[in-house]
Amino acid sequence: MISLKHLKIIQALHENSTLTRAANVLHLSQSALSHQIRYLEEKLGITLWEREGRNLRLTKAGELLLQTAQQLLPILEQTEKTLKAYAQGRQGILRIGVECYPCYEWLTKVIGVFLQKMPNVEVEIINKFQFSGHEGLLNYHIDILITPDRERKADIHIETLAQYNLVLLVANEHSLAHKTIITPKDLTNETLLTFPVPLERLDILTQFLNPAHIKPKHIKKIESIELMLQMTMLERGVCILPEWLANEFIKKMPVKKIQIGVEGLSQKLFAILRKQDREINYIQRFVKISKEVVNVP
Amino acid sequence: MISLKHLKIIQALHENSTLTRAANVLHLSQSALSHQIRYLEEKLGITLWEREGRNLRLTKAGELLLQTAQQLLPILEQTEKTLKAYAQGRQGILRIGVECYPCYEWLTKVIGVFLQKMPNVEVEIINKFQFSGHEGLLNYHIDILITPDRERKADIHIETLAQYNLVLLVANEHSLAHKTIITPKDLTNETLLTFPVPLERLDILTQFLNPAHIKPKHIKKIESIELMLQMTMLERGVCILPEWLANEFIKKMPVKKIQIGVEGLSQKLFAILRKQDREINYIQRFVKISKEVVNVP
DNA sequence: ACTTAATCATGAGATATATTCATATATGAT
DNA sequence: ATCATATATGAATATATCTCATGATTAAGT
Repeated sequence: MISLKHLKIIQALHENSTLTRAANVLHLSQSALSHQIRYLEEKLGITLWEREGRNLRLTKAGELLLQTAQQLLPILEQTEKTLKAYAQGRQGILRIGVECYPCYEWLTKVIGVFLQKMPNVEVEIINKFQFSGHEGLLNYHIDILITPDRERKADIHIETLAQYNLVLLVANEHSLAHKTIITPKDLTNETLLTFPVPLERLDILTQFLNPAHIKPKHIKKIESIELMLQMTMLERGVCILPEWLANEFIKKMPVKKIQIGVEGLSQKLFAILRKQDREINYIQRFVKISKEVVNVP
Repeated sequence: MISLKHLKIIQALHENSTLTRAANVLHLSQSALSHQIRYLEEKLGITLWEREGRNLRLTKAGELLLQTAQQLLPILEQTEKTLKAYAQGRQGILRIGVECYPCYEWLTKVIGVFLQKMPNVEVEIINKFQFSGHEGLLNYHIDILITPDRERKADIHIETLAQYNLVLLVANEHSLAHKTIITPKDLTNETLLTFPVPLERLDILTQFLNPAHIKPKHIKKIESIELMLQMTMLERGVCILPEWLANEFIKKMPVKKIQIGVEGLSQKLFAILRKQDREINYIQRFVKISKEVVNVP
């Protein structure tokens, strides 16, 4: 009766608003979708969409079906991907979600070694989430989440992957450049360049500046790390990076790293996974390899 | 590519061992199934079954698909049932799992009032579980579990429905009949009639006899509550029942209830549900009505 | 009010997919 | 070797699904 095709249609219709657009996305004719939803409504004996002018709006029953679709389709998709990976002689497919910019940089450093050591596992990296990374994990959109946020929730398993210091990067000519350690006060008149994430997720604020009740003059959000470094170099601001990442830029650009506070500002990266996946061979190996490879000073 | 039909086939095949029998269950010809699994294997480019003589055995890939089927099909089935209920003008369908004999008796007492007060909700009662009731809940085989076991797990919500004393029932002529309170020692030479559940789930043992390091002479498992009462009456043993249930039998049979221990032996019944279902109107009403109706002394 | 562009709906015919029937092939037990 | 019981397969049939062409409805612009 209800088939996966119907679930896909209801989902596509929800995401694309109109039958016509949904049909395009699904590579079908508008007519086909129209027939299908009519068939489904007829079979179920219930209206799933209210016709509102030239729009369709889901009824309560339709919402239920949509919810089911959103629950089932990602699971099936993962299974299909894994089977496809099997078919190619691989062990499976590992979808890694990254939830922060350093995570992404870190992953690019690890991934080479990883792919080499595990040629039998296909890897997919996902950094856009419909909701949160944690939701994505539980809804089977990803299998592993790399994040600095240690979420203690049920049915998930947490592994610590790395711990390192965050450092301040400034241009060599910058007035702070002679310092070896900065205090919160030093940043009062600085423009802080950050990645575009909510402020409460910036450790430099929550762990360092906020406790001292100090705000930087400006906080400027920048998408790309290269651009951020350019602006730092040109003294348009200062930025905070993991030390291992900072070390690379110091080599090739006129910038200097400075320790943050007397104790340093440390950050951890965690790998979060579904508890039931702990036993999966390639997931265990991913965690193991990750810990070994990332030997960040 | 993979369709629900395939998932149903793989599941039926697993449950019925042979293609032929699975085909019967699905009301299809053996040929149809054979074609379908061939098609699926061809499309996926991977063997799902090993042909072992005249049996089929799932490969690792097949196991994965089976697992997916077992995860998805119950969810879809529940959605279909709910939609069907909607179609009949009902609010939904509520599948109640009962995990103990008193639970079942209790439910039969409540269900009348419940159906009357909620004519718009269809009810289904399930007392056989593939695994545990808790699993059944998380796998969408049931929506509410009635149980005396308070399981504190993630993503489930617990409501206390009732609290009452367990009492000992003996024949009027029984040597213990004159007592108002029994001690563990009193049961040393008795045959204890119980429902067929694992011993560790019997409160009379775990809460009363075990702590005193006393065992009854025999423990005899009996399926039906009527038979249990018959045997009690004929002095073939004694049994433990909820007081509210015992009260009914006392009225019509020559049996007597006796308090267990100085403090009495109390038991609670809980309703367990998935957290995300808490808001559903008819589930809230079920819990509310249950608490009101069951006014067990 | 008329026009236009965009939407969904529908019927008929074409295509694709699934099922059955009849039969072949393979296996294990006796 | 024979028989009972499996699965596999090819061809014919039945069913389901899609597209095409077109109609009907609606919202917005003139």
